[in-house]
Amino acid sequence: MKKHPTIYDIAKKADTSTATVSRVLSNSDYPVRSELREKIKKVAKEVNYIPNMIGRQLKTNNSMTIGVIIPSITNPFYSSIVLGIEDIARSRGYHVFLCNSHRSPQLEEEYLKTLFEKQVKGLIVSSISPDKNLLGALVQKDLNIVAFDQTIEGLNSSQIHFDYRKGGYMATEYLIKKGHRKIALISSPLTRPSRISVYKGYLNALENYNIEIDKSLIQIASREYEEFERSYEFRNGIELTRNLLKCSELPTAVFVCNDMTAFGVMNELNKQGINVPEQISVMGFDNIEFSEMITPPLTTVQQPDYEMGKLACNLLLDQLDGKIVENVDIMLQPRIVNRSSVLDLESSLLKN
Amino acid sequence: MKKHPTIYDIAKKADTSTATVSRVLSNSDYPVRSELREKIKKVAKEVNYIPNMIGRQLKTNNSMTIGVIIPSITNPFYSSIVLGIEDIARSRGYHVFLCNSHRSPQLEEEYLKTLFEKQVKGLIVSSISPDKNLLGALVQKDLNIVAFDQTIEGLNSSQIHFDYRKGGYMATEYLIKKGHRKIALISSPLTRPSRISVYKGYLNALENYNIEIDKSLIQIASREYEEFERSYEFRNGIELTRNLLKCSELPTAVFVCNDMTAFGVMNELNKQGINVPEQISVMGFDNIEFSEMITPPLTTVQQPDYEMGKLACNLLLDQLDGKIVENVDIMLQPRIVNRSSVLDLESSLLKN
DNA sequence: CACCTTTTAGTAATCGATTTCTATTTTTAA
DNA sequence: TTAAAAATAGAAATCGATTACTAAAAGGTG
Repeated sequence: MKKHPTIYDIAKKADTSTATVSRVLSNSDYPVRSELREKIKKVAKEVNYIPNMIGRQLKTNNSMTIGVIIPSITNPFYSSIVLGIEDIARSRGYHVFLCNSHRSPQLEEEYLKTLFEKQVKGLIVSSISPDKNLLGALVQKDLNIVAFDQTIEGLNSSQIHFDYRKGGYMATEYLIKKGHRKIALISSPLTRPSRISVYKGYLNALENYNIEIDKSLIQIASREYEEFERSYEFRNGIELTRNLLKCSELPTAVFVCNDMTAFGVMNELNKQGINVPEQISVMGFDNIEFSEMITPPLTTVQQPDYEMGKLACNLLLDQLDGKIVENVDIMLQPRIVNRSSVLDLESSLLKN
Repeated sequence: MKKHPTIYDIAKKADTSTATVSRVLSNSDYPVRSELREKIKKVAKEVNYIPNMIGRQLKTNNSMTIGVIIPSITNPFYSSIVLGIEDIARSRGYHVFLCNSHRSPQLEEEYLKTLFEKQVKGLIVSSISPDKNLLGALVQKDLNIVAFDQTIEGLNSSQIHFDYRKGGYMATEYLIKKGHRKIALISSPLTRPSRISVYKGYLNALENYNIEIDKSLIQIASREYEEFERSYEFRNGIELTRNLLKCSELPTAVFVCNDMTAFGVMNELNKQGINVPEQISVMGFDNIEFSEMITPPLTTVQQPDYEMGKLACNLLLDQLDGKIVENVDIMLQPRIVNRSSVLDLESSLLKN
């Protein structure tokens, strides 16, 4: 275990005090004779000095560090968000502790606790825990929190919402306007507010256009996500599609609650020899990076993941820097991304 | 700015000293009367004490933190690795600083410096910088480093290699054994040792099976990756496929240097009405999570990303914990993942 | 020139823990 | 019964920085 030079070593070598060394090396505007200033810098460079931020942190009580808690970094939606967060954090001098909760409330709580111990100044969280007490307690303790992805009722923090209901509505309306009437829904379990909202949007749109709701066309996963399970959404899509195809009358379109699941749907349809979009149209939700890469490229609802990450981080750091005092609630709007997985029944009818 | 209770507050309340409080609360095996021990614990719970790790770190010089530097977390190969790293780190009590270098040597250097300032105990790095001096200097300064993905010549650290040459060889050989003779290669620029190795593997296999090398079938990107650019590989695949298709005679198979690029290749082939694998077979490299999700599912070479992350982290922490003293070099072996994007010319010939 | 202000730099306290000493008290062994 | 060993706990030093305070020197003003 080697010992690194400290400001004490530099002070000794430059024949001055630690106070002055600190002033010079931490770019304080406290006046120091330029001659001495240069001498200290020279010595610092000579001994290859690298400041120990732990020492500084203890005194200044500013770790310049934030924590990010997400379900899993391998989900491209979250990895884009994390990239956005990290890009902003770096540009503003902050570092990021990354935490994958694997959708486990226990893990999430453990992380919350250790992040707090490590003196993070702020938190960006996609919370899964039904128990908001811990998160609330942290807010009490003067920890700035920005919640995203999942709305947390009654939490005194800034939140970034996405209009999931509207997204679900727009997606369904889009299919309706393309002439579809038999529109199936494939969804992950309705265990989260966001998913329930998407589902509601689907129902609202059907109602609004006077289309009868056919329960046999609605496939919602019952199997819960297992911690540490990978490719859950994809397999879900496959499974639910199989179920759906068992119903006698095929739908002309399927609205899938997220793109990863939509990949599973398309995979299974393809396996069963059903063409997308000729026989069944597929509409996704999220617009992850891969959605444009598959064949056919997926028509979907855009959730601005990378931008959301940047927004969340800027918001948090603005609060930390005191630029914003009040909590902020931001509602992001969905946008349809038009690609090739949805067939326009109207125009294809005209051709015939 | 609220002030949190410290061991000093607890000592006062429990009518004892900070030394004893510290002994009790940090689970030291220093003997403390069980009566007093309980009293301290009770008081700590009462005031809702949460230890300040910065204070501990300063004294013990152990941050229980490691840094991870990768090009970009949105690349599924790296996100899987990071997940593996983080899962192990957490289970062993460590936290992870995540850093996206965006393949910028400047950013990488900046991160290296700030991570060191933040007193990380170890580093897991996929280095991009051609200048190994800084990394080397950090090794000098008693920082444990595990390098992966990119071999770093002459760096005194543990390294996790992947046998890229063999992977390239196996992929090409696989295509040859399926009866292919006109095998194209599509690759990102040969600016990294790993890519050069894959390329060599391709050439070696052709030579070994006495197949003449046709330069018109070899498409290597000239355009460099731009920092912060997204979906680079995908677009590269599209572009290079267009170039390839300009050569008069179509190949029967394409070997693509990574799966993301292969997605671009398949996308462009599809757009041009060329069926995969009936008209052209596509072989990938990496086996990212999405490779099984596209149509047709991609036959590819497995790089064990998640396992690699776990391995790298366990290796690093074993070194930090003193379980391993010597540097370790691990060479991971490629494995062919057989899916549906490659046609067996032999057996399909038999059918005709 | 005397007084006040500004500049400059060092001393020492401080942040919140851990840990080395030192000093009791209790237990064990002879 | 007494000396040595073990158990117990507090005082104070320490980790590496920052910063409040103090103080000397330099500069300005009437």
